Amino acid sequence: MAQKITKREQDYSQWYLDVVKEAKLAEHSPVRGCMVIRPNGMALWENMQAGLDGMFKETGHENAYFPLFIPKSFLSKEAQHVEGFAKECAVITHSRLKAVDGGVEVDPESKLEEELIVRPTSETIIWDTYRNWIQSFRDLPILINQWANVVRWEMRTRLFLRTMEFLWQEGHTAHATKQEAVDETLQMLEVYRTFAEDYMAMPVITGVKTESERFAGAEDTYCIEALMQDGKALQAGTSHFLGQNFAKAFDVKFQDSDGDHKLVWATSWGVSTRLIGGLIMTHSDDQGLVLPPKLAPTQVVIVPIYRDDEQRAVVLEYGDSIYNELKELGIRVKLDDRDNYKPGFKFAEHEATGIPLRIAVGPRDVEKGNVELARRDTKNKSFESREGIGTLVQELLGTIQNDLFETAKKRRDEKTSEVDSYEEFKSVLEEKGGFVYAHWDGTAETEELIKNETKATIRCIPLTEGKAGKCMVTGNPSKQKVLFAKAY
RNA sequence: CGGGGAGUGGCGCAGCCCGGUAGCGCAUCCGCUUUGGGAGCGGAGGGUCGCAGGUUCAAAUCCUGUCUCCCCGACCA
Repeated sequence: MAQKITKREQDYSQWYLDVVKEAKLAEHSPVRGCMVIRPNGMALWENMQAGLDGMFKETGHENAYFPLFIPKSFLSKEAQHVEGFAKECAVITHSRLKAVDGGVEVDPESKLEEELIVRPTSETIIWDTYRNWIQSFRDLPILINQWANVVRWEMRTRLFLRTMEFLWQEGHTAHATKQEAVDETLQMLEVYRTFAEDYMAMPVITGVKTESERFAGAEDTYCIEALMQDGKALQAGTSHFLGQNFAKAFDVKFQDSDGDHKLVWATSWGVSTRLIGGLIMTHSDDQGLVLPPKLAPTQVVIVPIYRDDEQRAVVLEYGDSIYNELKELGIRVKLDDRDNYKPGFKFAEHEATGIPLRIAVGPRDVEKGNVELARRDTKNKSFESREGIGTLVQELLGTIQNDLFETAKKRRDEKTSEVDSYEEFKSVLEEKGGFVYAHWDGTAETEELIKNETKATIRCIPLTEGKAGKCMVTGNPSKQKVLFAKAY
């Protein structure tokens, strides 16, 4: 049997690329650092979008769309923000080409008076717009989300995890009070946690970023951090309390019920196609992609097995009846009736693409009134009665969803350590990797030192209360242990 | 952006050192036999050798430039 996917233990990076390729999720494009998202990958993203979008709507948000281009001057209005993004912006300087013997070149006559920036994020153009929308406290809050593409000029890219152009959603809200904005920030963090755990079956730690890891322009950046199978952390989503920074920069004020003019409080929050990278590295194995049923574009595939046309007809009819029964129940099911591939090939292919459940039916099953059920996650096979298969499949999809989460959580917990000394910290990182909780004195200097010496960064200061102690490096007081890891 | 590796039919590779006009496996198409874990045999189609210059009677092969991808670092979601 041809093994097309590199083993994880052999080369984790190559394994990741092989899974993306064999699952037909995405491929490299002719443009450096940009990917082509293939139908399988897009269908997965669409399911993720649907789940998140529903949760945004439930929490009172509406979708809108703002331009891809941002006038250069907008970006320079918030000092921290500019500094954070200046180095990775694509700049549009000209508006047209002209034909020259067989080719084209930039028409120097078309130079723009003010350059346009391809959005790396949309705070600036959105806040410039909000200024016009907000006069009174009655206009608040504004709770808007947009689904969009953004561009960040990255030097080193990896499919889904870091690409120059990526798809994401960015929520931008405006509030009358600080408390309301803080509540919103935390509410959306909780939405992300729920989505990661309930839909993606990916356990996450919620926390606050340190100053050095904070979003440019934010007062506080909250995040969800997941741990991948290779022991490296992945920042999977962020929710920012922006204070009044953008309100000040874009002069967004409202008249409150007390008659005073006040600056608006802001939040922004986002998750991107990077989540797909996280999903892959959380569940997948050496056979390929493993998907949680809630997000899998196809949840069940039926593979017919037969020898001749006569058997084919019988088996297909049988398979078709199962297909209809599952479809009636709202299960995303496919009947793989392709005649040019053998069952073994189909099995391997459906495993590589991560379909959670496979039903194989052959003449023997038709005769006995059976089906063969195979789970993608455990590779467990069993024979089940055709009777009541719909309910069984429905239950099993739920079981798989739960088991994936439990397995991932167990793996995460096994790779999570707690240390008291810097020596211990270094040896744990070296030998085991993963998440490491340790005391830190709260200074950027110590954080920097640890990063330089061990390559581990503070992923977050967990929201759960911890005990006070002494910094493992300096011995200075520490309020609680913080979460360290090497990160993607 | 620094270091290393690589670009040759759709995919994976050989050929390059030592220039002589491109080959293998898989995939594709046709036919027959097959079908409970990546089928077999026979036949067929498909390549400006990443791109641009240069050297030469002659370049996949030698020289220069350039683009892209992969791995490792620095930076970041």
